[in-house]
Amino acid sequence: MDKIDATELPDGYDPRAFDHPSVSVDVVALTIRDRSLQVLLVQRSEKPYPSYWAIPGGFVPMQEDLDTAAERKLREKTGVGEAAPFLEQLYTFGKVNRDPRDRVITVAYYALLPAPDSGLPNAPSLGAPIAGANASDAQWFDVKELPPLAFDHAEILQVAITRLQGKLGYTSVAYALLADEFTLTELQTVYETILDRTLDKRNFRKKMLSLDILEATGKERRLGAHRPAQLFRWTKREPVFLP
Amino acid sequence: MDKIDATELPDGYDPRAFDHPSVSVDVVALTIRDRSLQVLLVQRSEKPYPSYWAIPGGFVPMQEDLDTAAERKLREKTGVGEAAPFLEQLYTFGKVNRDPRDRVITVAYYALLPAPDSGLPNAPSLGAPIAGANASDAQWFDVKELPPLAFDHAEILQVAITRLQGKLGYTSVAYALLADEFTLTELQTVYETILDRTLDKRNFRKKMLSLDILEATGKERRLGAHRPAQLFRWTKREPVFLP
DNA sequence: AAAATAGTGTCTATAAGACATTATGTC
DNA sequence: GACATAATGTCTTATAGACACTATTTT
Repeated sequence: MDKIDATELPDGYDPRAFDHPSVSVDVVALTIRDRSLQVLLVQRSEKPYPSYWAIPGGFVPMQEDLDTAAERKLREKTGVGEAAPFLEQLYTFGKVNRDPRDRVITVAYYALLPAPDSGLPNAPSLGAPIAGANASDAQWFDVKELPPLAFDHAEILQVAITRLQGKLGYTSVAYALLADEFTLTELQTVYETILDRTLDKRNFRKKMLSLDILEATGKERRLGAHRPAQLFRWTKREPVFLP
Repeated sequence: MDKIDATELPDGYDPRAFDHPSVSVDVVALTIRDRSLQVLLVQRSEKPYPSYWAIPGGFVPMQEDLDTAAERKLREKTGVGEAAPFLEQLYTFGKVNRDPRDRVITVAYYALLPAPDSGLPNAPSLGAPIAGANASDAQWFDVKELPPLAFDHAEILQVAITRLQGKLGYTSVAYALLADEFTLTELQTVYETILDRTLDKRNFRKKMLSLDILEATGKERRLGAHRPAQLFRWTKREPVFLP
């Protein structure tokens, strides 16, 4: 690119006239499986932090929007279907030395994915994680049993979890972690797993059903030697602010 | 900077090997004056958007943390004293064409400043806004009476206001918009101005005094031909989550 | 005493939380 | 009928909101 007239630039800087930081996006992909909150990590094959696990990410190309870059990364690493996943910007991490080699500012996103196929009817198909160029492996981890993470990725993950815990309280984000149809017990499990505490079943159901965000499908799920559960769906498949 | 070995870089990119975006910080500085929420804007003297008003900002130098860059910008533009101002990251705006010349990703922050000197005792001294290199003027504007803004700055400002409105509901951020000592009426004015609606005086006081975030100083403020008001201070000068 | 702002209490409605038993299906 | 999960209601306490008058100071 040609150097351009510095006087045309805001506040007297010519962004091409001197070195400036690189920008990456990192995507914290979360899902719930087996009553645990799981995060998708990739194992690094290169320095720095070789063999460490890391949140998947990559540099932002000149001609790609931030949001688009994050969504592309997410799709590259997960077999997430064509439906629009829940993907939201989290925070931008920009300490000078967060990458030991170079100045890299990373815009972190977090994604919520429905629980991968558990053999249940209605379970969404979430493909296996996909290792990439400089990642030798990709794998889901219980956030309570993490390996050491590269860079400041432990901090990024913690911010994502805290954000999710907060949002659960005043929005219907939980929709993104469930299949289209689900039982109230499954919904309660989502809340309990993320908040890391048990909830009273009667109060939970009373509350959820009073909010006009769920509707019964009329169908039920029969699984074992016990009473079948009603299946519900969301009235809106998008996050909604709750009263 | 020397080109470095691409294999040392995450996910196979060498950030120096190709053009990449510039990064700026923009700081939405807000204060309350005369029952209006005011934002600090600078008038551009250069293209693009010459003579348009804009949120103050600048490029992030290689050797400066994001937070530090934002705080420096804030101090450059305002006469904010040595005390730590409320300054928090807001959101990162990264659409490819948000700057017509070049790819600029901006990390937006918002700052809350105590009301500038109104002649009252205890009023903090907030110096006059300071125009900078490529800004011919700097001025506080009522957010309800804005001139056309450069770039996507109207959107950035709207995100800041929405964030502030939300935070007011579940934290004690209001502390940052008042002097050390203040009356309950002043505090109520902060809430009413930001939320853009009136609140019931009795309910407001009852709520605030029940939260254990305020303490009476014992002093009072006498201003006109009417009963003087008690002065309060915050028990903690930092944002606190409310029940 | 007029003017102006500070300061106060009750009642109602709604929401949150504690708590235990019955219902319905499979095997 | 044994087993396993689904489903349900009451009471208590805390919170939010509507609502109007008295208190204190200066001029």
